[in-house]
Amino acid sequence: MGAKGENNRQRIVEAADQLFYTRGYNQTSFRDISDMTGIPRGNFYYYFKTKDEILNAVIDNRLLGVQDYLRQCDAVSDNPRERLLAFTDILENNKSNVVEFGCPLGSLSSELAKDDAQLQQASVRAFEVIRQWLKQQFAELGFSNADDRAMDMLARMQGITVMSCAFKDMPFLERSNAEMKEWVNQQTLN
Amino acid sequence: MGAKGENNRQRIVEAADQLFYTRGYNQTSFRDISDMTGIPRGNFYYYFKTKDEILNAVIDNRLLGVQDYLRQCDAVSDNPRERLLAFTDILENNKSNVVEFGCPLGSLSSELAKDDAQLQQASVRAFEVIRQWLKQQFAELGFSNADDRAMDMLARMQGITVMSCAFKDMPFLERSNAEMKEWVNQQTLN
DNA sequence: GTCTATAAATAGATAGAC
DNA sequence: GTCTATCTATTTATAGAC
Repeated sequence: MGAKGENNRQRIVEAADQLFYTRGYNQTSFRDISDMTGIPRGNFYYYFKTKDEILNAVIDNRLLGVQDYLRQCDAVSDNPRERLLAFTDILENNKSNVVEFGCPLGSLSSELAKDDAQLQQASVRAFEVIRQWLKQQFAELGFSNADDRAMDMLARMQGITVMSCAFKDMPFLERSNAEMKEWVNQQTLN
Repeated sequence: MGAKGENNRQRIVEAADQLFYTRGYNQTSFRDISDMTGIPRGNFYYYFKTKDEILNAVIDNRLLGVQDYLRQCDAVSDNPRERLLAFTDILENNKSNVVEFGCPLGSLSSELAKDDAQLQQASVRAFEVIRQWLKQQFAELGFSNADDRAMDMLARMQGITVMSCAFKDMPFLERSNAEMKEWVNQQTLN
């Protein structure tokens, strides 16, 4: 837990986070992480016993990022509908990366589904946090099926991501995201 | 093009097709394909110069499967709405594999997006065929924005797939697919 | 804590006998 | 067309000096 050590550890995690996103977990080697950080491969094993442990640290790092983003959305407004709209901005604000590499959470979950059930389960924790947050917003809007709405919204965003990435179609992403915002605005009890 | 050769070639392609789906392209080795087919690794290079060529053959094989499925949907009814409903059955009919491994086309495209732009583009050809077919159905329903509807439906199915696979949530897949069928039934010009 | 050297396993790919 | 043996490069991981 020394200061210097934590610094190097965090640099490894952040480089791995980016590489796992842009190249995929299985296609990222220790050499890649070493090249990006300048830290020799052998040193990695002082902080992580296995590559899986690096992945778990990356998953934790992404979870922190998600929680931070949700806090920013919470700070936007007292109105849950406004907070939901703020959340959807994540697609628009990252559209260039989304079209090129997909969703960091969705593509990792899809990759690990073919690899290791336990690692996939860990990677889905960030989705669970978002799902819980979305559910809270829909509940505040008065919906009794708030969890279903949360899943619907997550699925909608993942669908937009997968198809805009497959077809490299940014206009589709922009149109679909705008339509999703309309949908959010229509979420009202009659 | 000899009969025996084509037989072995097709066995390699079909084993690779299944392995690329359940383990991913990068995580499937020649040894895996050899173990599944009983054909020695060295023989692979008589039919395919590189692993990429096997992938291209798998992509072609999947495209044939898609075209065959769309022909079955065409045969269902003269009513384009009925044909669209028949198409959505693909999720329900494969729900066990979908929850475990995702969509063969979507997960491959997502994997190759991080690997090789050219291979990804090839893998998306099957999506393009489906998109064109869906567009045709919506056009017959009288929609001028038929291509947008086609993309919306593809995205919706991919979103259902990614999230039901992430959460291993078959009830969500079933509910979402039922709601998509309602949506299809509501696709009418006013 | 940091780094070099290297082990052990596996990958894709090749050469050549049959 | 089929198969065995092998090459070369790369991978995760370890040992041990500093």
